[in-house]
Amino acid sequence: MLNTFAEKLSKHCDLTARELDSVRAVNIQPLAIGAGHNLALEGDRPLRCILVLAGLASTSKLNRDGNRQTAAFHMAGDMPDLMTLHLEVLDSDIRTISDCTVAFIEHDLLRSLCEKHPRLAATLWRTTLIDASIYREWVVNVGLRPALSRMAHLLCEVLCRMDDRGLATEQVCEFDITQAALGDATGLSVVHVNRTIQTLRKRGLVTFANGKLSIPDWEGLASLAGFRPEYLHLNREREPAD
Amino acid sequence: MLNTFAEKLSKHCDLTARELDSVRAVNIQPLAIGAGHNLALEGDRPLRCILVLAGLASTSKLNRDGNRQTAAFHMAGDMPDLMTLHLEVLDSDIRTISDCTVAFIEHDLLRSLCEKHPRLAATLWRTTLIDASIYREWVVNVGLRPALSRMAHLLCEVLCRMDDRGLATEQVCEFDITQAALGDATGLSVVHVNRTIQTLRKRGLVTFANGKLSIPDWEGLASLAGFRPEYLHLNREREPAD
DNA sequence: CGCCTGCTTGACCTCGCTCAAGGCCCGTGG
DNA sequence: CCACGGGCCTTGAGCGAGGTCAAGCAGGCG
Repeated sequence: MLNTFAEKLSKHCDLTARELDSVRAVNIQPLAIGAGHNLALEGDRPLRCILVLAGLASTSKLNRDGNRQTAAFHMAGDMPDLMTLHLEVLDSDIRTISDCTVAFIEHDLLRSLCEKHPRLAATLWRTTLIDASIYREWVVNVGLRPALSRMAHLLCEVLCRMDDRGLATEQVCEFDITQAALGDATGLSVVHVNRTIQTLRKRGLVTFANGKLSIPDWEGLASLAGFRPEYLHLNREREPAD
Repeated sequence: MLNTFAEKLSKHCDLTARELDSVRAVNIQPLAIGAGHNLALEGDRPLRCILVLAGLASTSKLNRDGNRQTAAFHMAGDMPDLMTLHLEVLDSDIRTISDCTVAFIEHDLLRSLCEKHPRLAATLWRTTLIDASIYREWVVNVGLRPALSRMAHLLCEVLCRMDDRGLATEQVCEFDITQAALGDATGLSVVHVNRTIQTLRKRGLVTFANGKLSIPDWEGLASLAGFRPEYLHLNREREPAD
């Protein structure tokens, strides 16, 4: 688990031995945080970045009238507020969805790593560009797709990304989330999330209970969702193993 | 107009004389392109980046069934596909909305600028982070806000960004867009876009005709929209002059 | 045991979509 | 000069996806 940072980076480009050493040398203090806690809040001016080591976190915003919209999920290896390296003020809340283990990396440290190793800086830049690509797809998801495909698309993305991180096996992955939180991510009401998931279940496309997501009919779900994984910019356009 | 690139960058950080010279030296060939044309398509592997010099462009995706969802607008000074510098395959369409003037800057050139001037690289990185922040807000916009506030929010953002670029005066700016394109950006049908805008007009919040957007009651519109400009990460949190 | 959180179900309602038609403006060609 | 056609905007009528409200249920924990 301690190597997640180095592992993630090396996924995105072939780091040299020197670069790898520099990254591995980063001192990481794992910290356990329960579900539903804030890791950072809109308006904060962080001096360090969050690195998710385990569990599920989210980027979201709260409305005047108390409604929340989630814009992204974060899993092991993600740095949800890496943008604060260059944007002083955080514009969203970063929250845990399930129980999480996280670590903090000081901006100063990241900046000096970036200076010393330009290719590493480019790699970090690239990860933020992939995040942006995912945001774009989420705009499409909530703007264009009806509830059923929307939920299907979300689940496809989750399994695909988990699989890429080695967090999925045989179309199954940990996905410990309440239906209310799924509502925040899809822009649907809890009631409708419930009915939507039931429909997906009845059609034999997903099973989803006890914090485990399973997609027995990947083709069916992906086709219903109109899911095309290119926007995830995974190195190999691998679909979850079958 | 030829200086737009340098101007944009210098907005984001104080470039040194040497850096400014390097950027100014970039050879830019302005190119006029009519409204509704593709500048780049999903799946492309561009070797150069687009720089918008004038007009309005968009990032959008097309559905299986021919519906389009726009995820961002781009105005003079923006580089809509800067992400292709680090992401090989383009994941969205880049299109002109109004008549545009654009230029192309080779990846090679940008990369060598970034190598020579790390602070310039950081500045470009920062602009992509702001784009990402805007995508996040758009997820909130289409996911959470009802039609009227949604449209209001979009118009607030446009005027605010235009103003930041010096493209607005007295709550008025060029915004040459069809109601159909507004529908693509908001996830609303053309018919409902029309009714929504009429309501905004009747309430005296906006006037919007002949490609000109005017917001006579900024406070009213911003409050209806729940618009808070922090997510735009403008240097000075200036609101359109009053 | 009782409460709290999260899931489920039913009934009703409404915001925004679809379909359809008409109007306005402008460019093109007879 | 007028006729025609094509974008684009506008308006009306009807409908449906998804929201709200309300109640009940199941499991975990103090």
